[in-house]
Amino acid sequence: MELSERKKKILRAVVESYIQTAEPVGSKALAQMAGLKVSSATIRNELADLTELGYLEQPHTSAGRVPSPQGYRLYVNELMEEQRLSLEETRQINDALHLKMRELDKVIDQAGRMVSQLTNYPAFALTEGARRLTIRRFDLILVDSASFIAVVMTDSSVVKNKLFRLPAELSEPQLQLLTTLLNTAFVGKTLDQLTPELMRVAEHAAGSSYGLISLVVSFAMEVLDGLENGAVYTAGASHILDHPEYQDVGKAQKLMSYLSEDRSLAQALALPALDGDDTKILIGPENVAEELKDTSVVLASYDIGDGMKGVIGVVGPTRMDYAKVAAKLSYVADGLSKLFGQPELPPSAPEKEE
Amino acid sequence: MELSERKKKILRAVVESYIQTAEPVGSKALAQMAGLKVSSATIRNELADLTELGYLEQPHTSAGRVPSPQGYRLYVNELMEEQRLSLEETRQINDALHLKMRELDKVIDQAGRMVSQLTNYPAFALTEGARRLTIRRFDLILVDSASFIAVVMTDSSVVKNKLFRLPAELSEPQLQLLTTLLNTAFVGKTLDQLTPELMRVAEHAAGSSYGLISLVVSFAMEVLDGLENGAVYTAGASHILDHPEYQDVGKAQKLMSYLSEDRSLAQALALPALDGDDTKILIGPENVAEELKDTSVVLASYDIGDGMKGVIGVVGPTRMDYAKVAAKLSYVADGLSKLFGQPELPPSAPEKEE
DNA sequence: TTTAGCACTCAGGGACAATGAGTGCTAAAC
DNA sequence: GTTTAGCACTCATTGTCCCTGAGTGCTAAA
Repeated sequence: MELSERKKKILRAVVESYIQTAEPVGSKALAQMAGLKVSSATIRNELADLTELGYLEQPHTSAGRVPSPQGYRLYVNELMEEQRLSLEETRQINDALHLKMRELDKVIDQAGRMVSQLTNYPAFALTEGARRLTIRRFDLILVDSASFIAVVMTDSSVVKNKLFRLPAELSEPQLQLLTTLLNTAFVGKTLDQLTPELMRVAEHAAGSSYGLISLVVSFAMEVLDGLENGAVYTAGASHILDHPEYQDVGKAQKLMSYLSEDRSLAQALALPALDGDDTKILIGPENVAEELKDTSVVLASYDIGDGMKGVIGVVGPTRMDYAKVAAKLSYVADGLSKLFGQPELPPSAPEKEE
Repeated sequence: MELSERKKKILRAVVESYIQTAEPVGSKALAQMAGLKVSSATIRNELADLTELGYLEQPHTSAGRVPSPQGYRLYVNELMEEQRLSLEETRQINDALHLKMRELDKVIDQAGRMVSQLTNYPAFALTEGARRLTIRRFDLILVDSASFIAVVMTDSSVVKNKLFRLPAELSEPQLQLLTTLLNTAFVGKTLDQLTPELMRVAEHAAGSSYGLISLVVSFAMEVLDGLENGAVYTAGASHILDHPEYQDVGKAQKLMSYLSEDRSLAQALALPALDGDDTKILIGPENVAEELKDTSVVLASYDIGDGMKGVIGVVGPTRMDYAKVAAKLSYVADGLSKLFGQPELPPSAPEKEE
């Protein structure tokens, strides 16, 4: 059954007032506020209906009304107006995105922090675990006679390096040999294919190289493993305490410690994020995770390139300014997608310092 | 004036009881507890003395005693027994340290998290900003015709890389040329010496290379800059809420938001950390930062190599189990020092999977 | 269908007394 | 001189009672 226009108007007023004040809304306040020219008594009747239909709740008999999850859902689906970001805000976001070193994890971490700061809610950023990644290339760079850097590159152009120090001399030709060996034997392989046997064979072919092959390949495996499991960055957990629903330390603590366990968050959110379109809002009990049953989560997904995806989002009380948060998140997500897709800089304009 | 043996014994009992229970300690409880065969009345007299001398405080007339910062100080300096870690604990720490990729910042971040988990207090790990770092070497690795990886290595064997995508073709010889150019012109230079002029000159020598030199050098500058400023990693801020002194949400929030501003923490702690020996304990008002006046900080420093140093520490209420925390911290710090000093693995024992 | 009026409910807050842990002091005992 | 028992005193904490006021639901008139 469709709600009457007036009921919708009232529901919207309740939600928006409650979002602002965190106080139950009474009929009298609504009568003045909402652009309706009816008395508080009329509103009371409507409120009673809305409560019966499950859109509103009453903390106790003599209190005003508070939106139920179902009420928020209706608000988000139909009543909410899209929020535009101010120029100031978009500028701030753009600046922040372009600032730092463009290393995959750094950028994503950074984006999470930014979102948290922007919205005043705890935020997280995660990369979907990519499946079946392979190694694309090895490079070994001699540093001095007893150490070298291994650079490993995988699909999605992820590059990682590590410095190896050895208790023995190492010559440039030896390193060359190792490099070609690594590249012929291990490039294009997935994580499972990097078996101990394969490593032993290669090791043997390389002659007495102090088990260097194993070392470097183990490192490569770590890298692949890390990427396949996805990464989770959380930021701004302390913002929880900003909001009156978490004045109760016990509650706050529960949520916080949930947020700081990376694994759980990733799992809880992987599913809803996968299908959805651009942004997604999960209200209270719509969350799968028990710990999030009375919080809301807003998600936006972005493209990393090569088919990899990521998600950024915020967590907060169900009383959340969904319109604003969703707008900000989706703007940041778009920014990230562009950032990862884009070449370094236009060739025509070499940089000038000022 | 030196305290009598008995007074010390009583003070110690008060501190240790209070550390455990967070409740003011009364004379009766002490009479039973401390290995003293005197009545509660005697203890009361002693308590009165200790209070007068400033080692104890009374929240209100009809309450027990609580150690003052000065009392904690005496306890830490003279009364505290060194705590030994259990085998289990040392194993846990060692495992964790050796687990992950050995990238400078990853390890340090990881160490911070571990400490926080180990002690149940918020922890931080920071690297002292190294002065006058120089670039030791550049390498450029071609990925495909329109992208390459730049690997920059600095003093202290820090290695960073970044992927550059270009909207134009690039050949292996071109890249070779660039590499030698970068290495001849910029190696051994400090951050200040990487001036725009120098970049322009080099750019010119390279011919029309799309401003690639600037790009790569800018990246190198970012790296140097990052290292010189030092980095701060905080972890486990949510542990604050575990402790009864932060049941007051306002207090908890203040401390938390202080902890999440990286800069301030680094500054507040840089000074005391610089001189000190191995571990250092700052009790309540001994902290310089206003926000930390009623918290304590325990610090331990470690060597990164090449003269660079770092600090790990925890923050908590003045009622903190100093003995345990100090022991754990110093163990982890030692572990880190060893880790950074050590070669990759003994040459005789190539790794085996199991 | 809307509105005015009225009785009813109930959380929040202030006043007040009871409780009890812990103190300081004094005077006796060692 | 030190230790101890005894006792009056202090004061945070807890629970009870009551009042207040915001907000409701219902009824009857407009």
